[in-house]
Amino acid sequence: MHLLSLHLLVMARLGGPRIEESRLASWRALLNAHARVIQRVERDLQAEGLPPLSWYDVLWPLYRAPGRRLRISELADQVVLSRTGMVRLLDRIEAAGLVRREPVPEDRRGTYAVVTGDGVEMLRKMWPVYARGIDALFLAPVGDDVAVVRDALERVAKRDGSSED
Amino acid sequence: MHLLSLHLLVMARLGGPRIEESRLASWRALLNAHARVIQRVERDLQAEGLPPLSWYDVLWPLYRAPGRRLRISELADQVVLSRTGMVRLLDRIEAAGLVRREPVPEDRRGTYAVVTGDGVEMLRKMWPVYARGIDALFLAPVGDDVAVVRDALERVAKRDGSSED
DNA sequence: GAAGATTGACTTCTCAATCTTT
DNA sequence: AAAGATTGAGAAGTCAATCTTC
Repeated sequence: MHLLSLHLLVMARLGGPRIEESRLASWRALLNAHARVIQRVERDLQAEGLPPLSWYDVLWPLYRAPGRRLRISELADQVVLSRTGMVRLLDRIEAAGLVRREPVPEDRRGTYAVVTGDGVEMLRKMWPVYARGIDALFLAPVGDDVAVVRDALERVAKRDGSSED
Repeated sequence: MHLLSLHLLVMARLGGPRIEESRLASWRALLNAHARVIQRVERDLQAEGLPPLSWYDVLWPLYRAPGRRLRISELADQVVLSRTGMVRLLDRIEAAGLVRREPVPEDRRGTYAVVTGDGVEMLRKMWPVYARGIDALFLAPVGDDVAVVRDALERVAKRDGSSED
């Protein structure tokens, strides 16, 4: 599954900081919803002999980028993965012929990852599976609340967090 | 990080099934929100010399269960982890003295995982860190939409999914 | 034979150390 | 010295095979 990621869960008070039960339930729901959809999509991809979502997560930003290329560090920042992890992930995707590495002319320390034609082809095969999952497993049950959910979760995602601690 | 888990991401149309951009954005927001909060909480736990969230995910259900114990399979079902993965996770938690294994009297194939006193103590140390993260990183930005978000995501989490495919 | 738990082999991610270029 | 990429060693997860009990 996904690192995913990776856990459902339950949680507690135990005398520490109190969080009202119904508010805690919303966090639990997010964990469960995430786990369920990801797990299911991964299974569907595997069932069709396609690569895991992590490959999609790499190929798609490359496809969108100018010149169909991004530097390895840029890529690692977009996907939630350490620089080291990205190097290894690219090793595998490159071995499959979906990406190739090219030197960066202006900075000889850097390396571009570039999607190949086969990589774009793979995106075309993976997207329908992914889209079906998003639609049936997530968007359908959310229904008319989609706008509220989007706005709320975008506030969470964009939270700086530097004010805390 | 967490198991996955684990990825942010972006996504595409590429000529396949169309998903309206603003609806797709809600899925993207969920991925980003999940990744951000989990990543941050894991970092906070590590900074305080505490174990990862996966340990919490094991200790808490055990604490709540009658007799402070659950069978290994039951545990694996609650947490998103294969049975094998749970065996290995328990090996580590048991080595740290937070859990012990006991045979199941009625079924000699089975094994209980039981939280120890040290395990409960660890829960007490971990919860404040976790709670702070949930509150500041998730509940605060969600604000008054918490009820709508909870209901929507619970529908996603509870989705059977057997109708699809 | 099937279920529960475990082990072995393999995959994937992370941290620390290394090499090259700035 | 710092930044970008890579490599080695170790941590943690999965699948397939095994062992015991039902």
